[in-house]
Amino acid sequence: MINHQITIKDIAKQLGISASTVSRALKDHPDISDKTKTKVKALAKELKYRPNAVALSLQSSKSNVIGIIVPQIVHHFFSSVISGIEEYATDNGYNVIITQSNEIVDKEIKNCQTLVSSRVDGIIVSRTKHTTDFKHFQNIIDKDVPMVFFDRTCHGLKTDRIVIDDYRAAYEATEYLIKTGCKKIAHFSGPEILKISAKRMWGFRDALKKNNIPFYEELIINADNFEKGKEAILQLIKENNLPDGIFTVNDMSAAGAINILKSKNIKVPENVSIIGFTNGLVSTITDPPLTTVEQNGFEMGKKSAEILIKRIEDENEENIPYVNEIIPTKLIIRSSTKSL
Amino acid sequence: MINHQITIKDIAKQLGISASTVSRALKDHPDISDKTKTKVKALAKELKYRPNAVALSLQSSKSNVIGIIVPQIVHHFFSSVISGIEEYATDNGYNVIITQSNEIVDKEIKNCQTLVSSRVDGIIVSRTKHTTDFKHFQNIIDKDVPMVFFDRTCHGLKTDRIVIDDYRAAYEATEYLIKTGCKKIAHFSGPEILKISAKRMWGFRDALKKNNIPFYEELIINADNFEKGKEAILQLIKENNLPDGIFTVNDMSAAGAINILKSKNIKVPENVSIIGFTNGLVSTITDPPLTTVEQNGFEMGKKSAEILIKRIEDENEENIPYVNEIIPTKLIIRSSTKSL
DNA sequence: GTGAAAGCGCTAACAG
DNA sequence: CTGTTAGCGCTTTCAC
Repeated sequence: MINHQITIKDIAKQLGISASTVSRALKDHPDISDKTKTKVKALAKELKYRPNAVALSLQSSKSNVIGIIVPQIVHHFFSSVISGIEEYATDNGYNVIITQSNEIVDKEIKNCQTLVSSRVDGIIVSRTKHTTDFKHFQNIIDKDVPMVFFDRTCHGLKTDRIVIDDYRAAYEATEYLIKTGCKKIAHFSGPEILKISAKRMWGFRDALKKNNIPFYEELIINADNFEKGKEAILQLIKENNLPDGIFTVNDMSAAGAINILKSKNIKVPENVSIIGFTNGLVSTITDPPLTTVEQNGFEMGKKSAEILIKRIEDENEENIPYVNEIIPTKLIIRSSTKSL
Repeated sequence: MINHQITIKDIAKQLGISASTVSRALKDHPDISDKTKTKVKALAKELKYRPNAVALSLQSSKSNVIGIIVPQIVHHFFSSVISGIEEYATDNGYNVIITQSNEIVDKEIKNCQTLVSSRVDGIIVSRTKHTTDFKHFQNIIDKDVPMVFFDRTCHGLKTDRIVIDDYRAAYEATEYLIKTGCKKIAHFSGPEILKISAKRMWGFRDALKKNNIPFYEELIINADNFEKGKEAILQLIKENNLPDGIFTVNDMSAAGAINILKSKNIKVPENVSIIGFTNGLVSTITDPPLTTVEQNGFEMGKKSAEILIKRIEDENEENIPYVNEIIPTKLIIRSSTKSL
C-alpha cells in the first residue's frame, strides 16, 4: 500500500520534465509553452493531483487558515457566528480551525497555543465569561498574529472588535415595552462581569429613567437561562410583585418566563409583556411567539472574517486603525408584546 | 516589523549551538547533556517558542488535523456532533477543520478537495440530502485518507459509520404511543431519499403492524420543520381526520403541531399525543414539553472522532473491519404523551 | 554529546 | 521556454 499522495514530482517524472516546469505550468506561468501546459494539466487531472497546502504554507509562511475560539459550539448564537465565518472564509480561500473553551480559561489558553503552533494567519475569539487576564491574547498579538474579538471583547488589546450595540438594543426594547403601555417593568439579567450583560442592563435602566418609569431594584433578577427564567417568575409571583413588562437578557430566560406565566393562567401579553434577546430558534416556538432582539450572529461572523482577512492581507497593517464595528440589531416584533 | 515567529534556529544561534541539538534538547533526547537541555528549554520558554506544526506536518506527512463536512453548522444536532468531535480530537492531539456544504452537492465536492489539499489525516462527514453520486468520497478513500460517516451515511463505501438505530428508535416511540392508548396514529416524515427518514418511517409502520393498529396512507405527511408541522395539522383538521397520536421525524415538526393544536384548543396529550425526535433545545420549550427521542449528537461526535483517530493511528489499517457503530438512543418522556 | 547534511513538497531566483 | 538550486522549519541518519 503505497499511500502516495500525488506530488508535483510524480507528474514531472512521468512526463520527463522538471518539477519547476510542472509547478509553473499548473499556474499558467506565461513562460511555459502551451503544449507543456496542456500535457501537465491533463496528467494532473488524471492523477487527481491536489497541491499540498502544507508545503505551500511552509514555504510562504502563510497557512490560509483562520482559527476560532468560542466558549461553546453548541449554542445557537455561536454556531451562527461560526457559520458566517466559515462562509466568508471559504469564499475567500481560507480554511477554518475551530476550538472551544467550554468557558474554561485554561482551555482558552491551550487553544491559543495550539492555534499559534498551527500557524494560523489570524484568530477570531469570543472569550470565556471568566477571562480577566488577557496575557495569552497579548502573546498572540506580540507575534503579530491579527485577532478579532466578537461579542465578548477584551479591553486594552490592539485588536478589532465586532459587537452589537447592546446598550442601544436594550434601550430600544425597553422603550418599546413602555410605548405599548407597560408601567412596571422588570429585567432578567445576565452575569455583570460580562460587558454585554452590563450594557443591556444599563440600556434598560436608562430607558426607564428617560421615560419617567420608576425603577425597582427588586425587579432586576439574575436569570439567563430557561430554568432561571422560570424561577424568577415564580419568585415574583410569590412576592406578589409581578410586573406588566419584562425585558430579558436572552430568549431562553424569556421562554422560561412565558412557560410559567401560562401555567399560572397569566396572559402574555395582556397581563405581562415580554421581550427577549437573540432571536434564536426558540423565539418562534414559544407561545405566543417572542418579541426579541435580532442579534444576527451570522452577519457578525461574516464581518469578523471580513475584517480579519482584510488585516491579514494588508501589507502596511499598522496603518489601519483598529475598528470597533457595530452590527445593527433589530427588534423583531411578534406576539409576546402588545401592539402600539 | 520583523514578523518573526521564533524558530529552532533562533534558539540555536543565540546559544551558539546547532539546530539539531536544540531539536533534541527540546524533546529530551537521552544523548543531550542536562546542562544544554536546561539552557535550551529556558530560552525557548523565554522567547515563547512554539513548534511550527506546519513544518512538522510536512516532514512527517501527518497533519494531526481532522476535517469535518456537515450540511449546516447552525443546527442543534450538527453542532452537538461537532462539539463532541472537537472535544475528543483536542484531547488526543488533533485539530479540527470545519466546512459546511449547505446541502449543496457542489459545495460538498469542493469541501472534499480543500480538505485533501490541507492533507487532513481523516475526514468525518454527514452528507447532503441530495448526494447520490459518491465519487468525490471515493476519490478520498482512494488516496487512503480514512473517512467516517455519521447519521447520513453512504452505501457501498469502505468507511466506518456511526449511526443511531433509527428504525428501532421509531419503533419504540410508536409503541409507546400505542401503550399509552393511542389508536389512530400519524407520522410526520422527512424526505424519503434520506435513509434515516425512511428508517424512521419503517419503524413506525412496523410498530403499528405488530400491534394491530391500522395504518392509513393519508396519515403519513411529509413535514420536517416547524412550518410544515403546522400545515400538516391544519390539513388533518380540515380533512376532519385528526389522529390521537403523532410521531414526528424531528422536534421542530412536533413543535409546529403542538402550536396549532393548542391554538385550536385541542389538548395535548389528552386529545392528541405527540412524540418528536432529536431532543434539541425546543423540546423543553414547547408547552407541554415534548416527549422525544434523544439522539445524542455529542456522543456521536465523540465516537466518530474516536473511531477515526483509531484508524488513522493504526499501522495495519487493512486489518480492522469497518465498523457500523450504533449509538444508543433513549426515549425521553415528558408531557406531550399520556402516562402509561 | 554535538554537528552537518538530507529531505518532506513546493516556489522563485538564477541560469542557460 | 525549461532546468538547477536553495530554502521555508523541523527531524533524523550519519559522522566525529
